[in-house]
Amino acid sequence: MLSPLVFYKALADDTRLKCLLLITKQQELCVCELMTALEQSQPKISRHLAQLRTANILQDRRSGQWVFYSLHPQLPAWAHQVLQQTLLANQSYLAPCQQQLTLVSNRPAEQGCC
Amino acid sequence: MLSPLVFYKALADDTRLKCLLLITKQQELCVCELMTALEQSQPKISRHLAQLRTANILQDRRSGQWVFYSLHPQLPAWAHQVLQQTLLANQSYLAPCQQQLTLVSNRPAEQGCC
DNA sequence: AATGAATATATGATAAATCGTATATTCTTA
DNA sequence: TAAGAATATACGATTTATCATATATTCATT
Repeated sequence: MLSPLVFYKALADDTRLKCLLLITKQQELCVCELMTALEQSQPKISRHLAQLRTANILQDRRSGQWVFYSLHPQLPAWAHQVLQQTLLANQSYLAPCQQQLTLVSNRPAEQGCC
Repeated sequence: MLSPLVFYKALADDTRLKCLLLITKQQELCVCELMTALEQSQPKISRHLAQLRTANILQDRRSGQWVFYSLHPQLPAWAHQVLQQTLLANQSYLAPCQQQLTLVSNRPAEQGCC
């Protein structure tokens, strides 16, 4: 069970919020895609994703050398709606990341993205 | 204009989140009501309310010795919906505060609550 | 004008979160 | 099995957030 406080603490960081919103929009993203989208170092992205995984907000799926992250299937409906609404109402916040994402990688990238 | 990051940082604290949800539910509350509802010290409540006011999430209205806080009229619709949904889906998180609120003060308290 | 009640702010101390760097792990390919 | 690519974690340092306490402000009442 996800407490609202834990959930909002997870959203209260620029890196985590952008990762979450990007994943909400794209369904699934791997670590290297998030690195290029946010223009952040690998350990930084990975550390924040680990936090979100530990909180059961994200799930991960390994496919070869890559690890893909998506919203956890048991994420409460209210939390999912919060993410959706935040995404729709704050396009400009995410726009630069979206742009970076389309520029560098050829998504969707089931086999080989980076 | 309220950025999602600033908004979620504001929600990422137990005291502020409870104050915000209580105010969302009750429309308007004064400082002393929030003190008794959360069982927290006056400076602590006041400090957190000041943060929310500075971020334009809450507005304040003085009435005699009391200061009443309510959601800021220019709070974006998406933020308002986030609060509403969080409130509805997390009743048990707020229940103890609600209980304290009904116990001690005789609300609604336009003239004299504490 | 003096007192008390409600609220706000300032200050230094403490706790929590984040970061960069270095290193470990896991998988693929040769 | 050696090497490289993608990802994860450990560690110390730094920044940021929170807190308790003390004090200031504002208003009502006498």
